[in-house]
Amino acid sequence: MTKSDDSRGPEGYDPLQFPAFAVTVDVVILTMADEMLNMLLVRRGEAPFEGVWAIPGGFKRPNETLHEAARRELAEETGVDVPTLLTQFGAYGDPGRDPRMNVVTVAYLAVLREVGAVVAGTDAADALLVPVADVLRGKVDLAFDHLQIVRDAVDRVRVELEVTGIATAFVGPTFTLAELRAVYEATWGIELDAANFRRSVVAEDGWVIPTGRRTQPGPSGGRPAELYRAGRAWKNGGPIHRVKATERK
Amino acid sequence: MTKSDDSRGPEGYDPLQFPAFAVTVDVVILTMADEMLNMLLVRRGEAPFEGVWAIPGGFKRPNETLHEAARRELAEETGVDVPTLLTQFGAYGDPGRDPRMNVVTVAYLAVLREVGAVVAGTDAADALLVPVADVLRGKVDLAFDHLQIVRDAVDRVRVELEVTGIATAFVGPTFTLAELRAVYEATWGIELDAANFRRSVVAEDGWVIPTGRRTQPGPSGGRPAELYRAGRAWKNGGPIHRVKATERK
DNA sequence: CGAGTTGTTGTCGATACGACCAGAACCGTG
DNA sequence: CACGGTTCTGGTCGTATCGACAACAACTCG
Repeated sequence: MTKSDDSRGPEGYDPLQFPAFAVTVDVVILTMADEMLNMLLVRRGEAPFEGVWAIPGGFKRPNETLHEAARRELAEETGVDVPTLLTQFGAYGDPGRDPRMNVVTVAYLAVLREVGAVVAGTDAADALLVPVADVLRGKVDLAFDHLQIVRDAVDRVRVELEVTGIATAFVGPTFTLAELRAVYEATWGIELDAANFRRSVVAEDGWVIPTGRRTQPGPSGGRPAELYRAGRAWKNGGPIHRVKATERK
Repeated sequence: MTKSDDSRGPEGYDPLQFPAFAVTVDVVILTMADEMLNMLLVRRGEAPFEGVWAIPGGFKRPNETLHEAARRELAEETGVDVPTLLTQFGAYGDPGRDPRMNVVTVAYLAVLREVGAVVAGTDAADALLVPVADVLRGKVDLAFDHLQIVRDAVDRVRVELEVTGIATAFVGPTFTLAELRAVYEATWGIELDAANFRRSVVAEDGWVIPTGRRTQPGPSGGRPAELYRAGRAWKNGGPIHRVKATERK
């Protein structure tokens, strides 16, 4: 708001005769699958862009907050009502981004542990779990300016991964360090030394908490890994920091 | 937008009968003054919150982008039309945040080199350059939810300072390393060793470029400092990184 | 010309971190 | 049961970084 008196806008502008906008909330839903960063898309059922893939979203209602609207849209789309993470990361309001009317959308980033069941429950033709890399590479056409929104979301999650405790949001309530490491590797597109990763993570007191239990090894054998659960979120940045481009030999 | 067909909202909802919102753009204008982080406030000239200090802002127009709206508001308020930095950092849409109507505001962060002249040009009663710390401490009452917006802006600038090349946006086109260091010290509320700071900054090739010229020392004497100008913005984060809480002895 | 002030260079020690190797714990199969 | 394959965990080592601090340089003012 904040209409200061010397910025009244067009001549004779009456603050109560404001230009009307539709406000929507779009949610980029990320999850790990096949060791890759994946995202959820839905097929639009109506014009414009009917039949085109898009990010889930919808109109904000007057009596709910933006965050509540995002949570509602997420729940309607996936059935998940307590996401492990839901962060606002941008607003988009270019004129003409929606051919019908003036729409400003507020974009949220959601991180889920599991969406497989969700997608299975929906009509397969209307929901799609696709690697983020494919979307960025343009293998899937998206409605509106959603490609830009996805790009911004990925940028955001990469930073968030370094600055906050977002990594544990991707894995289950109990997890191995290899799973956690895979989150970093997939998101940043790098490889991390398993031994060094372990040291960095367990060194930070309370970042991960050993449960004492261990996994049963996979079909290919190997030493069973210890199971951890997430500790309290980290204070000044996560324990793992990105490195420029140390190509392993 | 992105109205997916299974998230239609209220019963019998017609997508074209969307709930109408006013969309505004608010700009948190930051600058350095007296070795402190300062911000610009304006006094509201009309209800609600008439006479209360607030962040500059105003309605978005249908045919401009959000960024253009922010730039326009900034120019109307300060006369500066090419800010050294203007970044969107949040959207606020809680119901009731504006008692009159449903308003969603998109908040921008602007960094300027100089606002002294700007404030002097305005009616002193209507514009105020105040230390950010005072605002956060509650010494100035702000309209709407602007205190929260300011808090978020400060959080953002602190992160931005570490991740991007934002520091040079605070100083003039040519500056001494002491001035640049003061930006970090004021924003993070810490002290940095001048010698180490210099090394870190000049080590990064192209981060600052020596002009060969030097300042004339202040009234208290001292060796004159070299003058630098900003190089290209940095790729993977600025050269200076925050440290937990190393209280100097 | 000294005292005071500020900017620049030098050095040193601690720490963090990446690379790499060795061992431990499990699998399958012969 | 031995053995190779696989995965996880712990150890070592060298380097790069960075903070602390001392020394020196360049200037003003009295």
